Amino acid sequence: MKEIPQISEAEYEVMKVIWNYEPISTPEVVEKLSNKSDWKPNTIHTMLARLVKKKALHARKDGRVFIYTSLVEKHDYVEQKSKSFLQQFFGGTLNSMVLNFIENDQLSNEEISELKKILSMRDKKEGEK
Amino acid sequence: MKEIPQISEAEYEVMKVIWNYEPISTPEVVEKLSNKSDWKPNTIHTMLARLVKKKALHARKDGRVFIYTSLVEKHDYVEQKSKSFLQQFFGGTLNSMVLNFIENDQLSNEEISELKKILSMRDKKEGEK
DNA sequence: TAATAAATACTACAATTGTAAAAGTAGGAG
DNA sequence: CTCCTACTTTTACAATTGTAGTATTTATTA
Repeated sequence: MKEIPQISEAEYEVMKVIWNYEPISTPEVVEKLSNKSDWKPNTIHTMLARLVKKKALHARKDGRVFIYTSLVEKHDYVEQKSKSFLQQFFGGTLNSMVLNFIENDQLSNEEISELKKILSMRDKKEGEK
Repeated sequence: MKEIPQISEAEYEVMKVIWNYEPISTPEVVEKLSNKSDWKPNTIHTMLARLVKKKALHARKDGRVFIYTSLVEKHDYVEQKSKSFLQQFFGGTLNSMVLNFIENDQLSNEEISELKKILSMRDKKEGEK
């Protein structure tokens, strides 16, 4: 299995932009993030440099700018983080988390029925195989 | 709403012991954790001191030792962490997370039916009101 | 070609975290 | 009453993170 580098919360914000627009140049990343956050351009450069160093991103020089592409897949990263989160707080299973939410009334009736729908969709998909 | 201090991963391991056995003395905490982890006693002392400083724990002196009790409830802490986790990775909703798990086949059939059971339990509880 | 503007590269710095060693202190054993 | 031992308190230190400032290089324009 591939080694996924650890990505901090702020770095993750940068990764989201990359995942959405890759291949994307430094100035473009800065622009996208300047809307969403109040980071200074230099801060964003630091993030990019760290992500490259961590091998989360690949940078190739195109003229004067860098073009970034991701080296870790969002899906894989989210999966890994989900696992460790569930491990830390819910004994490792999603079901415990859902149960906890239900027990603490953190889900509306709408969300519950949506959840049921989601689960039955899976049934259908399963049936198609 | 109460302010919940931030608790690091290692500190959280200590908190779990406190939540399970409080009120509990330093030597007892050290003993419980020495089984589960390979931390040196000093490391555990540091954690305890930091947690007291952060107001996650209360320490009262009893003779020569400290007795700890928690100042944050496990439930509240887990809820807060769950929210920020879902926020960061799933747009803030548990349903997106479940959907993601389903889509990526990260749930067994058993887990799915268990989940359904969990959801219908909630229905019953709702009906009882 | 020289100045400018834009991008990159280098440096900084405090807070938090993981991990603990070292030093101080007080209560119980002898 | 003194010494040892168990606890507590103080100190340490590198890695990571958030947040940038400063310096340098390079492409473009005048």
